Amino acid sequence: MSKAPQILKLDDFLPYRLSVVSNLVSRVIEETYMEDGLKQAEWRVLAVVAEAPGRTQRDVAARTRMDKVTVSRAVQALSEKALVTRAANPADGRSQLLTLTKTGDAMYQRIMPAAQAKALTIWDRLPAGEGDALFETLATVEAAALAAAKE
Amino acid sequence: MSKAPQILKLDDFLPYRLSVVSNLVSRVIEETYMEDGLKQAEWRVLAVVAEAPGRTQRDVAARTRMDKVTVSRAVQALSEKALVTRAANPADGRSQLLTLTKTGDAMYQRIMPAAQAKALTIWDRLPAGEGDALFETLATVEAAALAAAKE
DNA sequence: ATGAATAAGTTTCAAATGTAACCAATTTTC
DNA sequence: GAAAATTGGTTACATTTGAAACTTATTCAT
Repeated sequence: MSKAPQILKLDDFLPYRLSVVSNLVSRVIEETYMEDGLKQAEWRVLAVVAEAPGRTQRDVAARTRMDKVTVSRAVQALSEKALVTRAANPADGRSQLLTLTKTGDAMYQRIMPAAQAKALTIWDRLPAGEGDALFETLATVEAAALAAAKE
Repeated sequence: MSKAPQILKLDDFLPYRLSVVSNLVSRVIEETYMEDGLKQAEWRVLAVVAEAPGRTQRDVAARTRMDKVTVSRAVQALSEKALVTRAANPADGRSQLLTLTKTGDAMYQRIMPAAQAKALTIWDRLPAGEGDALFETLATVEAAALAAAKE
């Protein structure tokens, strides 16, 4: 005999709960890079390029699941702020290879630890192991959602 | 000499992972109510009012953590579509008591199970118990974030 | 090779969102 | 019990967002 409540409450609705908690956590941590005049999208591009310089916008979009328009605009903004540079891509004339400038890298080196520290103020309030478990579950859910999407 | 990656990768960054997975899951399930011409905010208001009729917009906003402007607009839309009604609040002349119309309730009764079914296509791909664990962890993270926010 | 189809990135436009200013009703305070 | 402060809700505005159209470069088929 399994539980079978016909109508769930909103609180038991997966996408709702994910969204609420995600927004909340974002808001707490955003201030870290907002102070430096970075928007969320810009911050993500910065981080991904820092991770692996030489990526194209296409790569960044795929990696972060951001829209390509969003990425385009973020790169433009970062470029204007002289935080990333775009070099011609010898392999493909349509795209450019992204790298951080010295300033960009410095900013990344400064912000990421700060954001991390802020994230830790949440992390530290979780029971031992729960944080790690969450990451694993999120990965599983991600895979499950991807599979469910294409069915 | 142990590896010491002072700088985390974006994938290990809690708000980022939450946001990516949350958006993904939302997108998969949204179509359920999008087909009925409901936006996310409207859908949430509908669900919360269905849960407990007689709530005010203030209540709904608090309950869902939505912005009060968002709630205001959603209620307006739902009201125009004749899915909710606003009755005068005897206790406070500024606010109104929200209830579902017959049509609104019918829509809720139809959509919620459908959305749930869609959510199940994800749920069913998770290892046993993992889904429940996720909900618990989300609650914990929520509390932790709230605590961290006001420190 | 050469034209058709596809892909990277940008631009445009319309819709969605949030912030701040605002109005009206309520509560507080003296 | 009136003025001040607060609160529920709406409006206006500025920003953000994504979808679709567009441009240029690349790949595919023949």
